[in-house]
Amino acid sequence: MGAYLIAQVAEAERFNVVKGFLNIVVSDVYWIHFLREVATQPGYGRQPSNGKKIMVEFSSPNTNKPLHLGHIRNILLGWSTARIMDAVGYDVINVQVINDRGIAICKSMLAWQKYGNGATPTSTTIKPDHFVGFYYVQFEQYFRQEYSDWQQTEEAASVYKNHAKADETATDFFKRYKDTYFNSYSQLGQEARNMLLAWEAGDEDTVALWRQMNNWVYAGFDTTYNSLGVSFDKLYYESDTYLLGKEMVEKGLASGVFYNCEDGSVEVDLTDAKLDKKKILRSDGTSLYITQDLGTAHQRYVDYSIDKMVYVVADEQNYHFQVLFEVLKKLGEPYADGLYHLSYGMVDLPTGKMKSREGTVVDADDLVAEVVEEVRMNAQERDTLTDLAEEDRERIMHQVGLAALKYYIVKVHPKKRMTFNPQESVDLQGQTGPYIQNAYVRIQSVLRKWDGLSANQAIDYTTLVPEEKELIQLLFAYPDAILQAANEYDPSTIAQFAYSLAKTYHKFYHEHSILNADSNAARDFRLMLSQAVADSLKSSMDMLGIEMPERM
RNA sequence: GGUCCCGUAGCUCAGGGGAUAGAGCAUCUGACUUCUAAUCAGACGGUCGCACGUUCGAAUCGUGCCGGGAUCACCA
Repeated sequence: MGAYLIAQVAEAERFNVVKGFLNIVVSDVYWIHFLREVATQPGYGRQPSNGKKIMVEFSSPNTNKPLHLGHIRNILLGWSTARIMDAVGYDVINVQVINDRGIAICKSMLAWQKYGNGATPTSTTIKPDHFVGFYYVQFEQYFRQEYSDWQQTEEAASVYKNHAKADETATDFFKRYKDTYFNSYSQLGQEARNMLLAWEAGDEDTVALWRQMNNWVYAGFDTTYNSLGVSFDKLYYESDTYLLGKEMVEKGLASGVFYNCEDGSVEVDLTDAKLDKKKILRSDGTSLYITQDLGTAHQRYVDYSIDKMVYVVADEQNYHFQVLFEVLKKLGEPYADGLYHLSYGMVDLPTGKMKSREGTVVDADDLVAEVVEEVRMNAQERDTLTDLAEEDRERIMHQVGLAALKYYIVKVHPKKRMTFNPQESVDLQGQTGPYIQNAYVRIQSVLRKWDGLSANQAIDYTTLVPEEKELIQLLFAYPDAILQAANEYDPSTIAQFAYSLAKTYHKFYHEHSILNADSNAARDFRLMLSQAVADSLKSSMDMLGIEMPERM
């Protein structure tokens, strides 16, 4: 076979047989030709439009507190999945669901009303989403105080006596009993629930307060999204969608997919799909989480006639999405086969789980500030940016800092639970975002220094050094890497690719001179190669939502 | 208990039927009068959780265990 291929195929140069493997060596001429094609092709690696629409839902925060590290993983996965889908030809619509209603925001509202004394983000110069989050924490603190006071009362003593398990300590019991206390005895709980009822009844003052608090939060979110470089095409508000889904229930009942229970609730039987029975509507006729999601899915199809939809949601909701997708399939929704739950693992800290109640949550804005600060300190030890204007320097430090943070998170396979080590996240060396940026910056620096004629003699270059060949082979593999990332909904594939390309370039750069190459042919060829590598580095990092500075 | 995800070097992670299992960090050694050293080269580091099976061939596929996590509401 080897001999035949060498004789018949021009690109096959020679072969060898090792341990039962037939290796065909492809000629340098083939790779050089290939590079020339790549170099002259704008948007190399991307696929042409496939005429299909895909919606990507990500972030989807609650409006009672600022974004945190968990949201950052979600946002980065969502954004880069959207960019990847765009690269393989989809028309992409980015959306988020704003969970702007419910008991949580009422807690913030109530605390602000009771303890705020009319303070505003402006009067306190606190970032508005943090301002609202502060009152959420305030609520929890006052509630905890109220609860611990209550535990000293005779009422509490009798509750403990009647409801505690055998040999359960008072401490353990009251820890477990907290939610019941909130709903049954708590004064603050009562007030918060009254507020929710008033909101649902459309009470003017309550709605006005609600709108005020939410607008503060949105202003804060905008700042954070902006600094992360992400944006959305459409926002769905839960306050608009939480009553949706009734039509879907009607449809399901009419088609026999759903059935009524004796108490008036509606159910679906998914045991044939290895799932369980699931309530779709309460006995009082009101909606559930799943009802809402059914309605929202349908609404999105009405809005955009999408072919596919990706939900970027943490893996704790795997079961919910299995159920949701199965129900949509049974209902015969036209997009039902294009649904995907991009399920990702939780982010842990080296000290353990993040828990908002215990105050171990890493705030998104703090994180961005810290990583940029790390870059600033690092930059002070160099003098590469000193000749730049303040504004440009700041922009670059922000780009480098965010590259470190984003790459650190997105390089990990989504399904894996990950440990976020704050020290490692600000690393600027090794397998990091800045390392990849640095390869790009080196290329830009060379290209800037090259003031020769554009007409090049690269065509006379005929024999590749190993690093050149390796770079071209990586470029060759790039389109497949993108397709794989899209098929598997896995941005980490792109992150790994970009690192390989940067690493190989750094090695090439170190071993071989470009502008002082042995011949004009080699010089021009390497300039062309460098440009092609820079283009692919930039476009792959763009798919991860990471910007490339021209200098650093 | 049922279902799903994860387990690879001290740590963080790639690789998901094919050759001698790879990176980074950490530790140690070298390389800047030379296109930016946020770089490069080298050393050290492995029972791919365990067992059985499928296969010419298993980190990779199957089954069963072990360990970690999630989930099984008329909450969201």
